[in-house]
Amino acid sequence: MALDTAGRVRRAAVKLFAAKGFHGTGIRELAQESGLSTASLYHYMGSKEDLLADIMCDCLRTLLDAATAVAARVDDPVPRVVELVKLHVRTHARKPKETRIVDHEIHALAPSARRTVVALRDSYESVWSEAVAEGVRRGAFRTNQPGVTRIALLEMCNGVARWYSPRGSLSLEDLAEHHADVALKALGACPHGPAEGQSRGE
Amino acid sequence: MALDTAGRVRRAAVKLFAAKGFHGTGIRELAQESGLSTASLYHYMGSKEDLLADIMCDCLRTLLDAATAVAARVDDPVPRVVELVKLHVRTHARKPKETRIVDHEIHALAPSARRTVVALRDSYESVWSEAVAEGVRRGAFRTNQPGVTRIALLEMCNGVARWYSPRGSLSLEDLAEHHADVALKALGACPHGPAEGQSRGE
Amino acid sequence: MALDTAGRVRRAAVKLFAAKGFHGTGIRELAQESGLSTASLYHYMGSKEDLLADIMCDCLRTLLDAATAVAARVDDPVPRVVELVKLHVRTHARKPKETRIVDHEIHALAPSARRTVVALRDSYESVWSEAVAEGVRRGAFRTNQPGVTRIALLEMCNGVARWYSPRGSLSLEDLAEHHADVALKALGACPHGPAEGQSRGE
Amino acid sequence: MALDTAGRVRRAAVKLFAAKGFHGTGIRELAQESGLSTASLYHYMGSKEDLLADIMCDCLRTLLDAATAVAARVDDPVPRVVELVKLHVRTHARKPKETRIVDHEIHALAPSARRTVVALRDSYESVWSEAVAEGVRRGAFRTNQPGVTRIALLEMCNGVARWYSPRGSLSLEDLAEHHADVALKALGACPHGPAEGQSRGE
DNA sequence: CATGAATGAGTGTTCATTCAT
DNA sequence: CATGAATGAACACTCATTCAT
Repeated sequence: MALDTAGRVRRAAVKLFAAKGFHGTGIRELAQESGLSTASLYHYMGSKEDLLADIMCDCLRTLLDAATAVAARVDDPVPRVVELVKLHVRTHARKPKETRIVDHEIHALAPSARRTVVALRDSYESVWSEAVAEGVRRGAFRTNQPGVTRIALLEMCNGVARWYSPRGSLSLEDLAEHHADVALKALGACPHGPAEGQSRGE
Repeated sequence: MALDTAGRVRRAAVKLFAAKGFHGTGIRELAQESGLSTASLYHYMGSKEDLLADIMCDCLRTLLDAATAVAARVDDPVPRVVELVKLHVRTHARKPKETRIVDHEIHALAPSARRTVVALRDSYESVWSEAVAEGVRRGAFRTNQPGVTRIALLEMCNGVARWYSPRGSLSLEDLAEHHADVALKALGACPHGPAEGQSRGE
Repeated sequence: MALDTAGRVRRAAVKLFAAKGFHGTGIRELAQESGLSTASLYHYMGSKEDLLADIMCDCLRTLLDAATAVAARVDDPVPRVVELVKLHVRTHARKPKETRIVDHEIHALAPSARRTVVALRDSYESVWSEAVAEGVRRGAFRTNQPGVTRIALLEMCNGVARWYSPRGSLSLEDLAEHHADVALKALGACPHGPAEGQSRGE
Repeated sequence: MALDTAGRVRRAAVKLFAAKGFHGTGIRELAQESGLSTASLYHYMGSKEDLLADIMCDCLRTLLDAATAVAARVDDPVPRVVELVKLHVRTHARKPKETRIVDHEIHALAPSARRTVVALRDSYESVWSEAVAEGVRRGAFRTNQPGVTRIALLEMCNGVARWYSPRGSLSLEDLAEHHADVALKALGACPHGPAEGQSRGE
């Protein structure tokens, strides 16, 4: 049925855009991978660029929604950051192609679509910023460069999409925990029992 | 003179490949940015792809040579990793366009050129691996996932090329030190006075 | 009901073919202007070209029938030409889109449809030729180039469809009379009291 | 040489646009008729539409220049109109394809190019208007609808491009004179000895 | 050195039309 | 009746590259 075909187009685009880049992917390849003619492709997408924008927005919106839910559910900054890191890592490990597209193909968007995508990304990152800032405020984190640390950690976690393979020996959960661990260290928190011990120290 | 013109071509390519991607850059743009005709362009490059491969190889070879020199000069794993991280961060901050090209455009190379570039990158990363392994061997680092940590740190430092601006308030040296700090924390070493001090602490 | 829809399609086609030309009008535009899907369009027309041919034939047949009636009703060549000119001008002023299509889009028809349309147009023009020839025969007109004059007058009157607007200050009837006037002058007849004076002269 | 090739492209475009319309002509046909590949075509034109605009502007500018020269040279309105009509008719008889393109393809231009072409056409027509108005002012013409007459005459003369063939029995000079004759009659002037005789009649 | 001219192959997209539902 | 889905062919145009001058 229709949804199925639309899904096939989407999956083909995700696969090819991630593998060869947006500009490196022709619509004839896209059509072949989808099992359609190039003309039929245009029943399921506005334009090649619309397709790209859709993929990026969907991916970012899902991530943003999940992060917002985490921030609403977890008050304590330390477990909140832990959850945010794990969410980010899991998403990048499970959807490496989508997330790589988000990270690598923003330059391929025309200004208006780019603004939308960047706004979504900024919203998402502000959930991180807020968590870090709250941790600093409550004395749970000790870092004199919270902004730099936040962006450095984000880049580290983005990298997961570029190298992690579920076929390797490392389980996804171990991967997520490892990154959460590094994040807490980078932010100057003790991994298991942080806020308490640190607030005492001050 | 000739060298000058060749340099202009190289600089134009670096600028455009970084900004719009290899496939997103046409040779007409390249020619315009270089101030040449498209035909003249071909006096200074083999093909568009050769130009890309040259840029990537030069960048990686410079980095590899510097890293090799660091490894030869610094024996102690802790300062060696510190130096490697700083080198990596400085290079990515000073040459963000070249390093972004290295990180993002490997898929645009044909298999044979890709093999060369990947080999260079692997050589470079093995300098890191060796430093981390040596630190673990000597008890300077405590991490049960040295490989994961290494690649996570590399991704974090690569990210510098994507966001750092020398026009911001953060100095390049502070940036480098901050990342070195995080690296040592992630590897389970105390930043300034590492192996010894930490083993005593337990 | 069906007739209504068919009418909407016809009106849409007339509007668009006149405004943008046959080849400049896509069936998607046609469908949108008709308020139908492109597929539904094909219930009300054979093909895009059939639709064009229908429009042209209907317009020409109406004109031919009216002209034939005029010729049958009015014997005297001078008032006959006057009536023919007025008919032509009125038709082009009232149906500027249809008549412009007839005048401009013959090249878009395939040979067989073109033959039909050209035959209709020739039949119509022969009513004019006959009236002019009769006037010359009876001494009502003085022109040594009756054929050229006839075609020049036709072109002049066709032009009405290209510039006349009922929203202007000139009434349709004044317009028709003005053109009839010019026609009689061009044919060498006195506008009001021609045949008599001239027949006396011979 | 280059000019030759550019000329071949121009001539091919004129031929095809006149015969099949702008939208009815593909660039592949254009290339074939020019004896070039479609890619080479783009060395000699900006875009298909630019080519159209160039053709129209060149044609109109030539006509405008000639008409301006006539107006400057001939003061008396009667011979001035005669010369203008003859110029118009000769141009339309000798360059029927170019003039038909000017008359039929304005709708194919994008707004900005259309404005340019329409401005040229208006300039040209204002030379006619001025001549007619001057004749009316000096009492050389008697018409209570000078504007309508002017446009009707223009349309009549435009028509020449649609039907006149130099292979017919009518010479170009006779054709021009015939139309000038009709024009004077339509404007209410005596063909050979106008202003004087008529002013006496009043 | 430098470039105007040239091109085969390819770009993303739209065309008019059909047909199963 | 009406239409969503589908398509082969064509659309205008650009690609990276070559070569004679």
